[in-house]
Amino acid sequence: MSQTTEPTADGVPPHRYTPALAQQIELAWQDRWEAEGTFHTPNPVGPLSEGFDRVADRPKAFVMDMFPYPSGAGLHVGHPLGYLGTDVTSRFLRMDGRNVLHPMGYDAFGLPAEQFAVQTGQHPRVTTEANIAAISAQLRRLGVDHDTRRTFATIDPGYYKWTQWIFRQVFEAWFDPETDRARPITELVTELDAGTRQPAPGTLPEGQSWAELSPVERRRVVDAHRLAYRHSAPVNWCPGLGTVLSNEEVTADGRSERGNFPVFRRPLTQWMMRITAYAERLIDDLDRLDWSDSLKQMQRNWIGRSTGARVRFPVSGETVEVFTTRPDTLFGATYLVLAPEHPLVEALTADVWPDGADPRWTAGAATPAEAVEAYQLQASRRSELERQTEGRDKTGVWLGVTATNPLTQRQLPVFIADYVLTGYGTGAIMAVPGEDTRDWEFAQVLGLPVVRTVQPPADFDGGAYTGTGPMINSSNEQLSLDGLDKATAIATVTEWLVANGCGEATTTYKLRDWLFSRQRYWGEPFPIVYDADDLPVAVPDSMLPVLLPEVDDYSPKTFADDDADSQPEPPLSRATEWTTVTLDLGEGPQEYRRETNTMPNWAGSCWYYLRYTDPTNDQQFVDPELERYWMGPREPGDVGGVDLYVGGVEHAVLHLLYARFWHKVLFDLGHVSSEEPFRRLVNQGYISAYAYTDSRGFPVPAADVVERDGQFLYEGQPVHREYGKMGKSLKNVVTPDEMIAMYGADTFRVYEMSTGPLDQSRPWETKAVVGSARLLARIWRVVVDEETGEVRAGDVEPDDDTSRALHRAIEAVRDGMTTLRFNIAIARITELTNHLTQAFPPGTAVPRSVAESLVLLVAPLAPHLAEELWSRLGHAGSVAWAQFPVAEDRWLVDDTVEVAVQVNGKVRAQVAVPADADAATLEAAARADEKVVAQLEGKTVRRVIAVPGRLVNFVVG
RNA sequence: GGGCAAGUGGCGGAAUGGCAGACGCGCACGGUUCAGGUCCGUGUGUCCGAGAGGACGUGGGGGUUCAAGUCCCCCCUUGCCCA
Repeated sequence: MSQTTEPTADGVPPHRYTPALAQQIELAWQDRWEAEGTFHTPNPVGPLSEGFDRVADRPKAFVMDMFPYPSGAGLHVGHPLGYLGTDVTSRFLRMDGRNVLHPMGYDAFGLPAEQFAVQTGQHPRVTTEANIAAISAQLRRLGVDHDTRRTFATIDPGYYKWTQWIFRQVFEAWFDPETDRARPITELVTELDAGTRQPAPGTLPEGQSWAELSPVERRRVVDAHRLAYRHSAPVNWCPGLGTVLSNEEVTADGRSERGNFPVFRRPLTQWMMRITAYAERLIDDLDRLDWSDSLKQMQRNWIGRSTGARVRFPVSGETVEVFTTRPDTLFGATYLVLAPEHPLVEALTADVWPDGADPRWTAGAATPAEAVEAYQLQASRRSELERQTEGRDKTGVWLGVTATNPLTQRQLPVFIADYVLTGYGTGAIMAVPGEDTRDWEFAQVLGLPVVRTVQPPADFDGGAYTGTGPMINSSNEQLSLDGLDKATAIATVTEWLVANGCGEATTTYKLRDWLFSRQRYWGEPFPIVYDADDLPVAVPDSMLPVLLPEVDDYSPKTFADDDADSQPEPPLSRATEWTTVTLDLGEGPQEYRRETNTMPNWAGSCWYYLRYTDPTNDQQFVDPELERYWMGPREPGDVGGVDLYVGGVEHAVLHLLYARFWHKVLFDLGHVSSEEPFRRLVNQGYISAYAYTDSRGFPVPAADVVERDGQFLYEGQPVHREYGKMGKSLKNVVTPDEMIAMYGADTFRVYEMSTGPLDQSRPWETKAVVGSARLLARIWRVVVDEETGEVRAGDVEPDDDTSRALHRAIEAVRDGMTTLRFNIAIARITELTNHLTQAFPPGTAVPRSVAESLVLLVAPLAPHLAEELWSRLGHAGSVAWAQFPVAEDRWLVDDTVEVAVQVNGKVRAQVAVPADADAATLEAAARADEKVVAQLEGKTVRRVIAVPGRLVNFVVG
């Protein structure tokens, strides 16, 4: 924006694109963008609709990142990779004629700020807001095109008011299995009152009907139907953190994801969300999304659908229902196993051991009841994870009774064993030791019979055979599965079970309901109070937000890591002036007790994308018209959603599953028109870095390591090179600030985008950044004379070679931009630049049309440089709103092409032919080439393949 | 153990089944420069050959095809997810 005219002390031309000039240009344009509101995205209606006329005829594009947690450490060069990917995309789409929404916000509730607050006494809001300010300054300096009017943090009361409102919607809804969707809870009450619907199984008190219940009992029944409900069940209690955790927050070895403290299963009353009701839709709708296959697979695995059958076994007057994924092996079932906690255990247990009871089955107890009691106690001390661990010695005791196999009439002894879990399937299994490893191990320990029903290969000498093969030993008078394959056998036996009333096909899921309450301070308070009956009541919308109260002590009560019997005590429970409140909820002023748990960290990120579309609305969580405009389906059957969502793969199951669940609830209740939140999702790669350790194994500062003759040296001493995540502990952090100071933001942007496709991880290499700086300096030199500062663009027509180079570059750059392979876009821009540097040496005029196109091509990648050159080329408006070049077809094809001539697949010659030459012409031209003649001499040509525009291949014998 | 993804020069990486290694880094040589940790140019897969040229070459093995980095099967290695 300003011309440097200082003389040069060091031989550098006065108007060269140096880092100092880049800095100056970048800061000036960032100020101008802000002053002019260049990146303000107009909404069709409402307070942000100013300027919509300008974009009314454009298709919309909603592009966003997973918003960051504002950590105090700031950003290193790995963080902006995704942010720059969406920035280049949004700038490209704006230039290509879209109305682009590219916002950014902060996911600001969470543990680190709270833990810092506990240590320092500083309110978490203070540190969090300081961190937000620091990160936004870093983002601004990168030159990203966020509409900052739409920026918010999840801790803003104006935002979490609506997080609470959505919780209320979930609380005030139930899932109707008949229509497979959520409905308002009031409709359930109406149907129950009218007798047109029965309460869900297990929700009524034993032996009573809805009509007989008292009002309080009825409320308990209704509460048990809600999508957000309180439930006493074994949950993950983490004494070290003083809070409960969701399954998703517990690692495979039974510790907390944050802090790595031991986690115990304990029955506690907690808020749950009924995500399991949506398991089927969450799996099925993956097929309608533009996500990577691996990511979809992770979600499928997490939800864990397995299809199989429920089979009913009569046992001494009762019926035990088992779930199996292998009903085809029913002929091989030789015993049953119930989870030790199975509700029928007590009723089934025999009074005395039958005569001749196997001592291995009785655990030496005098009676079955004694054995069962001892075993149940032992099992309760084991974690669920421990119980599932393979290879552990199998244990169990007999109940003293037998069940009848409906196919064979064989009597099957019934056991309890801790390898069967209550939470999965029906909590009972039919054991098929011939085809199941765990059943085999159990059968070996207890001396139980094995019947093989799948033919193993001849050389199979193992125990359980879990592979495929034809069915054997599987027939009775009515039914034979022998010889069938697995799928046919499953279908056949399931049909028989249904016909004989012994079972039916069914589907189960591994997914559990979402544990939604935490005993923490720094989270959204629940919009819930408890009345005199100790039942939950939602705080009405008019009283939202329920503000987080000020407290003296932010810490939950924590306990010794291994104190499994400790009780949760949330920090808010100590804010006694806040916890008790008098409200008039329609029955006159009454005293209520507030919920003192807070929502989990994931709540705020479940719907933030919706708020970007209407960030200032204080009447609704989002204006339906704005949701339809930015998120709505494009055609009937389309799921809608954000057009491009970029973020780390670490959120593959947690955030992405929770957000999809909330979105579907909001869809069912009619609050949004889109069925899914994120239409297209891309996981950006990671940037890792080399780290160096000295002879003692300690990391040394990576920046000070030098390479000499393939050896790495630090202060003259050889060091060992390792490769890992960028971080303080490895002393290998590089920050964007350092890179910007060294080269400017544009160079940093181009370098990050040039090292590979967006979804690929790559190592950071500071010394390679200079390549991007050189490219931008060459582009500058094409437009600006380094010596005089004059613009080199002149009114000359480009020659044909230049036109072809330009239009090929345009075509390839567009392709790279739309497929997020910015590296190939940059490679083609480099080729074009190199061509122009050669074709138009300093002192000659560069065709204006070509120079301008080059600037437009690079504008999404290096926006400040492009703005400066665009303005020097005489344009008043921002290049961000200029039209992105469109390739002309006539320049994409050559008049003549070089075609490879192969003999038996090996390239032997090149011939030039007209681009539109047909196969015959190609062959004739190839045969006329002297090298080809020499190759074919004395040989029989058996076949000729000529592909127009590609090659000719002679197959000779 | 199961599932998914990926293995291409010294490095990051290109390549609708059709001339492997685009583009960049690094390196070598040359030029500019008082100087170079500047800039510009040329070269750079491996082996043989002075050269022209030739042979080999995309983790390993097999297959499909006129033609395979690309498609299929088996194996090895690495990464991620789930156990």
